[in-house]
This record gives sequence, structure tokens and C-alpha cells, in this order.
Amino acid sequence: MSKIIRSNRDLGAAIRLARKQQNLRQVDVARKASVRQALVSDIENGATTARLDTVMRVLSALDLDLAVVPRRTTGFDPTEY
Amino acid sequence: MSKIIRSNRDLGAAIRLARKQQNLRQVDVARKASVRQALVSDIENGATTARLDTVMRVLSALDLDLAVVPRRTTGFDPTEY
DNA sequence: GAGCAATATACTTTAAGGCGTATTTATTGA
DNA sequence: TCAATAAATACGCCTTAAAGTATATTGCTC
Repeated sequence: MSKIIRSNRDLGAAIRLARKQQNLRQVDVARKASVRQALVSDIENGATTARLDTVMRVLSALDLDLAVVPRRTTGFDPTEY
Repeated sequence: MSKIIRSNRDLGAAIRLARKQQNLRQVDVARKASVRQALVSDIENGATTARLDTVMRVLSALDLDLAVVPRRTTGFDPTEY
């Protein structure tokens, strides 16, 4: 299971989902990633275009990784609409 | 085929590889992504911690996507390839 | 080794990410 | 209902990604 990220909103949604699934609070993720709770909030709400290293640290705190994958043009893509 | 990105160097390597495979110059990718050639150079060399939106634009110029994937600590998984 | 194309550096300016801290606004549970 | 907890906003400050532009370097091919 992997989520394609094409916007900061996509990222926020993926992060929030993963966090909820692990029953963690924003402040927990923040501490693990060495960032502020407010930043986790901003990222989850797609309110900021975070830096790559920040994104990776937050994902890491959730046991997630970032990956580069070939773009698939086949099939319906809901993110386009 | 997907590449796990855990550092700006990982990203740079992935981008350079994809660019070479498509026989594109840095300036071509830069124009497609609406960034400077110098920035593509910096990113490929891991010299900068780019912003998420910048990364996505550059990847998009190479027909690549960013994805969030569950972390696999068990190293190499042959079933994936 | 000349000459050209591609990549790497340089410099200044601008925009914005991220911090610390604090407070406000939901959300939830007893 | 009303505390307690979690999430969202606020503000001043500092840092830095990225811009535009220019130049220096490297790499190639003849």
C-alpha cells in the first residue's frame, strides 16, 4: 500500500491518516521528528510547503518512507479533479 | 521499480539517473519544472534540502511521482522485484 | 588542444519555512 | 455541563530555498 503525493494536501492527508491509525497525537509525532506541534498541524492541513528534510523526519516518526516511483498514467486518477 | 528516499543525496541520485535515462539536460528538466538549471544541479548533487513542491515539480518533469510507503526495515525484499 | 556544450559556482535579493512561545479554538470524556 | 486534552492560530525572529543573472569549470568531440 502506497500513496502517491502530488501536492502538500496529499501529503497532509497521508500523514494524518497514518498518525490516526497509530493513535498518536500531533505532539507525539512532533517530538519524534524534532519539530513543533504547530508544524505538524500545518503540514497535515496542507497549509505549508514543507522542506524535504522536514517531511522525511515526520514520515520517519510514523514509520513511513518517501519513494520515487514511475508515474502511472493508466486508469482514473482522482487527484486530477 | 521504486527508490526509497531518505536523504537529499538519495533524491539527487534518483533524479540524475532518471534524467540520464531520458537523455535530458539539466536545463531541459529545469524549464519543464519552472526552476533554474542551477537548482537542478544543486539538487542532483544533494547540495540543498529542497522544498517539497520543488521536488514534486522536478520529478514531474521526469515523469516520476513521489509516494509515501510503509517503511521496511527488513532490508531487501525479493518479492517486490 | 581548440572550441563548444553541459554542468557547477557565485552574488544579491526576495519569499517563506521553521523556531519558541503563547493563546485560542475545537474535541472528548467523566 | 464543564474540565481536560488535543489541535489550530498568532507573532516576532532567524534562517535559507529559490530567483535572476553571470561566470567559471568540466567534459566531449573533432
